[in-house]
Amino acid sequence: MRKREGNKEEKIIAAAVKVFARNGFHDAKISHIADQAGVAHGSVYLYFKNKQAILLRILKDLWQKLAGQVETLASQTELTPKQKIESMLDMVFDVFTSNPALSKVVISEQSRLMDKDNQEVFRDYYRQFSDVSQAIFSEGVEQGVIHPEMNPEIFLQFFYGGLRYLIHVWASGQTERSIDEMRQNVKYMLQNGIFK
Amino acid sequence: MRKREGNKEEKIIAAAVKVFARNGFHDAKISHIADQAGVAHGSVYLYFKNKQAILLRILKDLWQKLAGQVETLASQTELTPKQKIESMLDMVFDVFTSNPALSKVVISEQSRLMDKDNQEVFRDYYRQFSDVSQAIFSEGVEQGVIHPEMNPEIFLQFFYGGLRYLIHVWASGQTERSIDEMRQNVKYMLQNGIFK
Amino acid sequence: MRKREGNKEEKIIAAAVKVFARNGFHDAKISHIADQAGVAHGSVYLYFKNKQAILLRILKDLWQKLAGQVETLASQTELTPKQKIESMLDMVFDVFTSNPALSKVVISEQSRLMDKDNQEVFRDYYRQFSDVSQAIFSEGVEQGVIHPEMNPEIFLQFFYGGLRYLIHVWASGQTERSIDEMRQNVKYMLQNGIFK
Amino acid sequence: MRKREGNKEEKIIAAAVKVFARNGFHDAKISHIADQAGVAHGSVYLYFKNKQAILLRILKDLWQKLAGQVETLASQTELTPKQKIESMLDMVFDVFTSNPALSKVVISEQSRLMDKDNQEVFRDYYRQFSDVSQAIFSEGVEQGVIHPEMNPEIFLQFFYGGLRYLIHVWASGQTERSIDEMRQNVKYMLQNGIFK
DNA sequence: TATGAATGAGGATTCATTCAT
DNA sequence: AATGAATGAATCCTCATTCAT
Repeated sequence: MRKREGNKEEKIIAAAVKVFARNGFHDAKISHIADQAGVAHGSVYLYFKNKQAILLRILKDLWQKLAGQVETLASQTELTPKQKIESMLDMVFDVFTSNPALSKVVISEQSRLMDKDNQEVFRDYYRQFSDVSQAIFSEGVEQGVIHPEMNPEIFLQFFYGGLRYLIHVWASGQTERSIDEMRQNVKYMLQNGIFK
Repeated sequence: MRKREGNKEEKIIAAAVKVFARNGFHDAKISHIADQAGVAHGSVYLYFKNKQAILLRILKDLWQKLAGQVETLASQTELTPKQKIESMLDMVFDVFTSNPALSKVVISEQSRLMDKDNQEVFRDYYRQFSDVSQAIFSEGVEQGVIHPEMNPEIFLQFFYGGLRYLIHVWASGQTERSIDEMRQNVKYMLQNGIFK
Repeated sequence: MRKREGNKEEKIIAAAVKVFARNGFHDAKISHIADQAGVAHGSVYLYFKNKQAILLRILKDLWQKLAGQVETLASQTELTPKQKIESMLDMVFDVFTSNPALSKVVISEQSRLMDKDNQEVFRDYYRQFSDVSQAIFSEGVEQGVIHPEMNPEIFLQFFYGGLRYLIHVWASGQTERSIDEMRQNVKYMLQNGIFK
Repeated sequence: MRKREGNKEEKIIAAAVKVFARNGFHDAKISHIADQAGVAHGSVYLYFKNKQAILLRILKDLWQKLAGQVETLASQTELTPKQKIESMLDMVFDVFTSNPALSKVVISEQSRLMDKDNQEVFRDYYRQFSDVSQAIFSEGVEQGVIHPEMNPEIFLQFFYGGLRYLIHVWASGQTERSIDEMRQNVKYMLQNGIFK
């Protein structure tokens, strides 16, 4: 038999991230993804049931990774809540900025999928990520280092939505600001608010 | 594509917002929009060049309105920068929460369009909205009421991204939090940061 | 609006009979059917859900017609059972020989459909045709003009299978025999058997 | 496409009969046939040129066998024509009822192939079977034991078509009648016709 | 001989858009 | 202005067949 040549699956995923980022899910053609991955388009279907399965897999991999990282972070007893939150911010920045195309896919495609189908696996990981993040925040409230007026759920969604958008703007080349400036500004704001 | 007294045109726009919000742009069928609007599907093309033109129009109307409102706000010399910023927040909240379907369309569809085509009119209004918002912020920095460490562009994108996401989560029924809680929390955070 | 031009539905059905007869259902391309019918291939889907629906419709029309005819025949009280059976034979001959392509479709495609899907409407008409035919036969047995050793169900299936095949051979041009010879021979055999 | 000791080849043929009978030729997947046969799907192509070659081979084997049997029968000088015809009937019944799946394949797939391609080997055997059968019949006519009004070709096609269909109905489980009842009824009809 | 990964031709179907009325 | 019948471009996906091992 023919040997499995390297990691076609990974190649297809990487290609799909690029093509989804460039054209959006619906305008991404399987044939483009296959070309980009250097495989025949029929081969895509050896690894994925259909086009949507590729997108779902991309999101699953992402949130599984982030859920794992935030879980690890949460269990670091030597860190203060504040340190944890700042690390969380760094973590999200790092993951998305290390793969700008991926961040574009997430912001452009995830919200529709969240609405549509409650069954998808990536939601579980996304949920896990959210829950653990909130737990970190709640810990901070309990220990009296975070203003108790802030609701953890609201804060995290705001925070996550803001980050996502910032990174998306950066990944799309719509700004002159650097990632580091963004990172510093967000941290500063968390510390001080914006008003003197 | 002829114009008329505008009644049908408005119906089509309103119908499209609903259908785009429910199914996403690509899965929205012209026939569904026409049904929802109570017109023949051929009639849609009397008012709009094609399907994308409807979406573009929806976004243009939105940003034109918001740009106008923020412009008015900016010129209110009797308000302090802080009051202006809080009013801006209220303004965005009010517009989106008064039409949840519209907010879902914006978050799900706008980012792809921003990438694709620099020619579209809605971008100009969006840009105007951004510029004026930043000007308000800069004014605050100049008058010494906002920490000068904060970059206006970054702040506004973060702020706007966070708001958008918060409202989208609310519009999709993914949270128990109320809009008012969200509004209070965001204002509180702008004032104090999150850390004591 | 554009007026419905004539009877596209009938044109498509007639075209499909030809193409199914020539190539078989699976090798029949929708585009060929559409060409043959003189319509755009997309138009086929205005009238039929999918390719199989066309085949099902063809069979339904056929058996509905035959069921109606045999029903009428059965109720003709002035005819003897023998006359009815001979008329039934003529009826089947006439229907199939008036549309040879149709008879090829029936023999080539119906058996697979009978296996596959019990829900299809054409089966009901086929069943009705069978039941009424058997009733005519049973009447003959009761009145003592048909040998009681013959089981109505078996006879009719044999008889119908034989006819079908004869007509198919004729429709495919595989024989020199004429339809009339066939008709005479079958009638003769029903009367006398084959052995002296 | 190499040959070997024939074990796998037979397995593939047997598997194909089952799968063709269950799904029909076009819906039968090579991979299902290979699974059913317990070989890798690539191996099928060591024994057969392509999917159609398997079907052709099945039909060839069948008609070769039946042609051989009817040839043997024809040469039995100690039998009367009537005995020969009844034996022929038994022969056909026995072959098909010993392999119901095969009989389904024949009735569902053969007619299309007969139309399509005159080159195929199975046709030669089928033709031989028909010719010899007709010869037996003609012998009966010559010897004055069969009504001379009956045309041998027509009779045999009718007869064969009727048998085929009867067996198919039985093989598909569409009747309560037993094979033996069918056999008796057909013999009775050949002897007496149906009318008193 | 045997395997099963890889290929890519091929076609059913959808639906935005057009256009005759 | 309005309608909806008609069109046909466009693409996902299947699966028979090939071929490297």
